[in-house]
Amino acid sequence: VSRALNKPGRINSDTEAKIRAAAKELNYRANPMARSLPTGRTHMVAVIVADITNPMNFDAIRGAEFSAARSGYTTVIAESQESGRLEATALERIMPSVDGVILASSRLNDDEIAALAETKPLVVVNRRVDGVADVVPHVEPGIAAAIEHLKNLGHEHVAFIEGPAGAWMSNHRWNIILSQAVGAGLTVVKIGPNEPTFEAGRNSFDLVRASGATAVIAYNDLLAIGFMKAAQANGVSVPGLVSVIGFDDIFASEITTPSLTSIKSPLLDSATIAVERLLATIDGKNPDQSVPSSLYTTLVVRESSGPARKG
Amino acid sequence: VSRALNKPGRINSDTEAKIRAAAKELNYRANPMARSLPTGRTHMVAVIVADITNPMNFDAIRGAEFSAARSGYTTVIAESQESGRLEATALERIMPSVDGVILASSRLNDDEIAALAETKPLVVVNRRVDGVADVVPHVEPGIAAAIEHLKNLGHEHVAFIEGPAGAWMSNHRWNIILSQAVGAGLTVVKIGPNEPTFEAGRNSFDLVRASGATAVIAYNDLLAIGFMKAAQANGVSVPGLVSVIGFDDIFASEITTPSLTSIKSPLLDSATIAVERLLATIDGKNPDQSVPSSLYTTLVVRESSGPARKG
DNA sequence: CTGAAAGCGCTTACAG
DNA sequence: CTGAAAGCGCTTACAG
Repeated sequence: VSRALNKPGRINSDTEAKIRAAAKELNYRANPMARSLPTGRTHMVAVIVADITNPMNFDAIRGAEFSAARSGYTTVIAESQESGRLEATALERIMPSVDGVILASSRLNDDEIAALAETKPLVVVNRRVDGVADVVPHVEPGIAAAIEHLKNLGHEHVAFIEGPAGAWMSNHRWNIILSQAVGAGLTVVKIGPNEPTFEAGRNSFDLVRASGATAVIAYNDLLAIGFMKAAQANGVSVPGLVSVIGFDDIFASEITTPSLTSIKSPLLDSATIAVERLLATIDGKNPDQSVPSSLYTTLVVRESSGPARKG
Repeated sequence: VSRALNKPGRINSDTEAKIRAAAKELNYRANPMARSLPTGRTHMVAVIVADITNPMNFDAIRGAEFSAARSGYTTVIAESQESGRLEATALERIMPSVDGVILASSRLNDDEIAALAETKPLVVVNRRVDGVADVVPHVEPGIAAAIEHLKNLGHEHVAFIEGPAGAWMSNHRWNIILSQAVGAGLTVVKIGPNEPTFEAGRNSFDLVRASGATAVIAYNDLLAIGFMKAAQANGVSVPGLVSVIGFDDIFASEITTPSLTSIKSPLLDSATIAVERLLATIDGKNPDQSVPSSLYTTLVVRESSGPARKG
């Protein structure tokens, strides 16, 4: 029976047909738990994010879930609540139940991640860890466009509101902004670290103002929006006195006033590809490790960026 | 060994201690799949939402996840993408792996839900289905406050932008708005059905304007914000010409301009309680079915509601 | 092609 | 209190 249902063609087709008919009539469903005992496969993958409610993570969750479901895998999502300890606890609980894990926004350090990757197939998204599979979109194009945009608007001094101390992607973005801004003849400073939240963006206002920057790029849109709201609350008009650019292009960026210029990152595709590679690894294949050229950032210009105030 | 680890005190304590020490040293973890075969328990619960990325569902997901984790259960989240068919497919796949399910925002009809509930422990949140356990907060207090608020501001005609056709909660809110508005001497009309989205809110603008209402209450905040943005785009000032009130008090409501007045619903607590009841049912208990008095809605007044335009 | 059997890693009566 | 055994529902070599 097992052969009939699982290896179509491997047995007499009459027999197979009869078995299938009976199975259908009885509405038979294989018990996934029983199945996983002899095979060692659970057909589940874990997706770890720092915060389920942070729009930054939506597309990662969606892409992973979609991609997994398409292959018959079910996704379990765990949240680290921005805490490495909670993340470890959650992982401890979930690891034995899954065939592999996607780290979409992890608070673990590189060593912990590398150790985890020894245990089970694992791929990190938006981060690079030595010896661990990753999917990281090309961030240069979007940043280049943003820097050029600001330069064309007459800006000379820009501030980067960075993300959490441990966030690889925040550093990555900063490094590229730094080299491109300098290359374009702009001055640039980094302000932070900050939690990747609206509140933290608001709190960054004073330091950003103190820096004298006329344009800010934030590690993510929530930080950018928080900063923008603080600016408005302090009578500093956006983009009149300061231009603001975020990262990720979350939904909220469209509905703020002014709407937010943002560097959009292909999180959905990144997560989709990450899961595909994860499943390939689980199946014992050796997936391509290069970054698809389709994965690149783009600048979405809206109302929060404008000409630098003269003089 | 099994007894030593799982039924503390049931065996000689020396033996138990030795076994525990050895287990710790070997870093032993029971295989959850193997465990579930003889017991029939998977220690997983499913949470079904229509849309993971709709802020409406955040607190439901969080509350459920938190509550489940506290009891050692892992949560698997499935998304129906606003489609009953996809929801059925997802459920089909996940049902055999979980001990119970929370329906946080389901697109299934009552009969389908009742049938599902025959299969496994199930509790619905924010909806009432005959014969099925539910958790529905008291929606009257928040609506009463909203109606009074509008009446005090001089409004006489209000429109309700309703949610999806099948959404029990949308009807529930409408029924209460209807009776309370009429009770307060206001006229009230219902406009819809609409998807529970920003876009749908925007699209509702023409019909709402046609109705002549000077105040609108929307089924959720996204609809309210969409309507507000369409109003502004059409030169209709909020709250100058029309007041807008949403439901749920999502994060985005604070950052729009003007910020959105909203009727806050205790989704986090509702989901927490739902999971507690679900787990009790799984454990063969008969949980309390009454609605805790702590579960009630409240009005959060912000900038989108103001005096009715005179004359 | 197709039976019959062993085994996956646990739990839980059942004896002793 | 504690061995030894059966059984949970599958899959997969192994014979025939």
